[in-house]
Amino acid sequence: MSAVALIDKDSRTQAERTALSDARMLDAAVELICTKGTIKTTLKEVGVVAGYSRGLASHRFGTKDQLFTFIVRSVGELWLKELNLAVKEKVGVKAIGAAIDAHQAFITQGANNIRAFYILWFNSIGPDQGLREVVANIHLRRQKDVERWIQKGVANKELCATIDYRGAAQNFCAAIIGIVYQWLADPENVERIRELHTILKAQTTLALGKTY
Amino acid sequence: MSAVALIDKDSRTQAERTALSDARMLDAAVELICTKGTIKTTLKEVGVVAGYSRGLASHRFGTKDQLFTFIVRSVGELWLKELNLAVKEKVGVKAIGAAIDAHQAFITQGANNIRAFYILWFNSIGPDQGLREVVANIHLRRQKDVERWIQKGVANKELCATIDYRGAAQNFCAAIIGIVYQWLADPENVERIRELHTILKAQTTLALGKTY
DNA sequence: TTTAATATTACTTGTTGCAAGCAAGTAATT
DNA sequence: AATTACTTGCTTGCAACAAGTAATATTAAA
Repeated sequence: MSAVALIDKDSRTQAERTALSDARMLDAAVELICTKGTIKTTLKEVGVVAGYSRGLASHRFGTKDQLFTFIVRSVGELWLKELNLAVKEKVGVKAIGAAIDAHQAFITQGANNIRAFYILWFNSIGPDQGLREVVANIHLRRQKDVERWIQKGVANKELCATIDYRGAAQNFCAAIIGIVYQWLADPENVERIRELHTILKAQTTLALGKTY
Repeated sequence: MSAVALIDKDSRTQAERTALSDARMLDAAVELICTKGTIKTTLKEVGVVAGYSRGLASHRFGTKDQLFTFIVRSVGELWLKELNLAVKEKVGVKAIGAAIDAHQAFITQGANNIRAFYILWFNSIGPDQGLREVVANIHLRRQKDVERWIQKGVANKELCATIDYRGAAQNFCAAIIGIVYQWLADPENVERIRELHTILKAQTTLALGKTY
């Protein structure tokens, strides 16, 4: 689970040193965000909890915002990859179905980094952070992915050509965000989350005019 | 628009004094949240921008979190009232349709306090704030409202009795949050927001098994 | 090849500035 | 005179940056 999985040894290359401290600080930050929230998470504590000095997180990432950006980037990339793996060559309704299943599995598995990822996601809303830009970007990539799946379904003659694929994708991504919100607001209720995913699948299937 | 709409006079009751400073600070806070974001909004500046000393906001609200709670409470109550006004005696699908229309109008009218309200809403996610509790409460009240509308529609024989009203309400509220997210992420695209509301209306109508 | 000197990169410690939060004060209303 | 509204002074703690120390890399002579 943890990104820190290097065997002990008494000398490392510089690259290994930074990779290790990066990973340790990422772990520490995720932990702190999940337990104390973004506001009470301090760069100082991230460094110390990771086993370094109070100043390292500050030195490495510059600002809190940039640390958060680093986390969202890391977890975000991971997630987009896993998603593509789940969807593979599927298109149209099947692609979306697979994506929904993957998303459900992803969030209900309860890993801290995913929780931290989405906490940061929601916290990024607002005019200040540079984080906002990164999240907006991931959000957009998601939408484009969904658009592509639908378009390919159309090319495949599987879906009707008159579909508003952009609108459908936007609606789908909005729905996902809504579900994630419900999950963060009440993480215990796994059954509800599963249901919301199921409903979304049914609705999307219906909207695309094909039973799955 | 602004909550500050009192005529000048050179003496006020204590109640008026606090009401005025509260209103002015609320305005200032909303302004600051919309322009600088929650992180860079300082209690100090809220007081100063409102025309008072650097310490007043701190003194009145105690902490930043409590100031934010105050804002969410104020705007939240306002919104729930407006919603009930829009829905009135309607039940079932008509109630939900009216609520969606009201929500669309509410957010697309572009008032700063609504924007700040939802920025705070999303920022409340995470383990730290006391704000979280307040938002969760409003979210729940929304859901209960929707549940009631559906239940009354059932009592009315307008809707089928087998409906999972709780699931439907949860799904509806999740969808609203998703739409709000899209709006905050890209506020310019009013047309998209309108569309998302329209789609949601169609989907909910469909899910409740009745054409509007 | 070893190894010693130098350069580069990783990390730590010292310092400044600023806001939160609280206490003790002053000014306004009752 | 007493209460309530607001201000000013002060402490603490973090962010952010600068200047330091410690680790790894590079090189060059033996």
